[in-house]
Amino acid sequence: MEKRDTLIALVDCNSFYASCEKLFRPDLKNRPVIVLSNNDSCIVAASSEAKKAGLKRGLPLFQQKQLIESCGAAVFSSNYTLYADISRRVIMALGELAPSIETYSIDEAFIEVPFRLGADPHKIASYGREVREKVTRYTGIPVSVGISSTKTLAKAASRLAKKNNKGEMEHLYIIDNENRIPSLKAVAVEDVWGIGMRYSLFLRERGIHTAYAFSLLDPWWVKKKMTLTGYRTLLELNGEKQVNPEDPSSGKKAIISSRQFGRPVTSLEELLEAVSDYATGASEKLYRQSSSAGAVTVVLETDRHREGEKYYSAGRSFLFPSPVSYTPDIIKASCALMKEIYSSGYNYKRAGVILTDIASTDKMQKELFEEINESGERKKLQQAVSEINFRYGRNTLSSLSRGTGTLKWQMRRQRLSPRYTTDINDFPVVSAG
DNA sequence: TCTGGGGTCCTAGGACCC
DNA sequence: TCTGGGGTCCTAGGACCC
Repeated sequence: MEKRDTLIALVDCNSFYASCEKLFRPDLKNRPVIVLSNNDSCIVAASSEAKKAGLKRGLPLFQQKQLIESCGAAVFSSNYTLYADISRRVIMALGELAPSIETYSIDEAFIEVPFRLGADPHKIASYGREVREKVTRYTGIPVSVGISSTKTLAKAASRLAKKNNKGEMEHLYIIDNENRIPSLKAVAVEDVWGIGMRYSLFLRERGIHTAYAFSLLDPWWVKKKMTLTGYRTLLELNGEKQVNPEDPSSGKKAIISSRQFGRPVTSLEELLEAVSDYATGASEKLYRQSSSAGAVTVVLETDRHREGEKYYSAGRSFLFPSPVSYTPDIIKASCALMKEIYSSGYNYKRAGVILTDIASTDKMQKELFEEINESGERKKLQQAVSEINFRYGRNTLSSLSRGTGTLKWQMRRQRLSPRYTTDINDFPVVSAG
């Protein structure tokens, strides 16, 4: 058996959100399907039929009304509860196929190709097919598989895999030493993982149009112009591993809760309601990962796309004397920050709460002179509220500062699909006989 | 009318210290 | 008149990802 380094496969769900919606709606099988961002404002996922019709990720909904109608696309608001559940099933299916998995995002995972396959291209290709077929069989979600020696090359391979839509190599692509150069010539520089819009414009201005041309640049020049990140990308394209696997035990370093409002908001009262709501959401996330936050930041901005109106954006942070996880503390600090950055006379479009300096609560230092009793009571209350909200739905119990009336600023989600898999009231009903 | 939300990493530059 | 330099820590902002 020929010796080789570990090979990495990137498994990428095709049009993930759209595929999830199709899963429970067989009538949509060959129809264009699109999924919208929060507030139903722009397209975040499009099925292959929708892409063919010209509907792309990132386009604002209001500009696509005609096209949507003419191609008969089904339109959904995003249903993250559903997608998160399907994602978990995909990861479980991969668990049976790979020695190690790194979940990269809701719809992608890097897996290690089993070492026993050696370097035999036929065996590796047949493993790729097995992964693709099993995931689809277990979950109903179609995936693409890209295999190579580094993560950046595996990403490039998966991009090429999406273009293969026939035969044995359907939705599968392997980059090895033999085909690396022609493969990278077929990948546009802006499609390289780690090279975004700014840098691809910069590179194209200098005559660099493909991943291959980029891979030939002087690494030190790239480091100077594109920071360490660009340098690592270059080395990865040349087959040198630079991007290390994440430590799976580490939790999030920041928790962000922010949203655009359903309509412009001007009053401080409504902003305080919104910020309390976001602070509650962020605190619950913090609680679920058993962590505490050392600081909270509140941000506020007007609509940057609105012509003829002055753009205003502000943010301010508060460092807690010692890390906190107690929701009311976080709400209180967030509201105080909002009062500081609020300026009247603007139409606000968005606000957010960001928790940072996050550390595991068990390892946390006890605050000096902390009153143990009070801390115990607080902990019990927090736990009870969190459990009730988990069981009976978000906001069953919540802080009064969130407001109890109709929350007029809340985002629009008018085309939400049912929670097929996570809410018993929404389970699909099957009749027999 | 109408352009998402949630993350990570890197760097420059200021503050502060000796 | 002369007006250091190196180290560390922190933060804001930029770039990227899905």
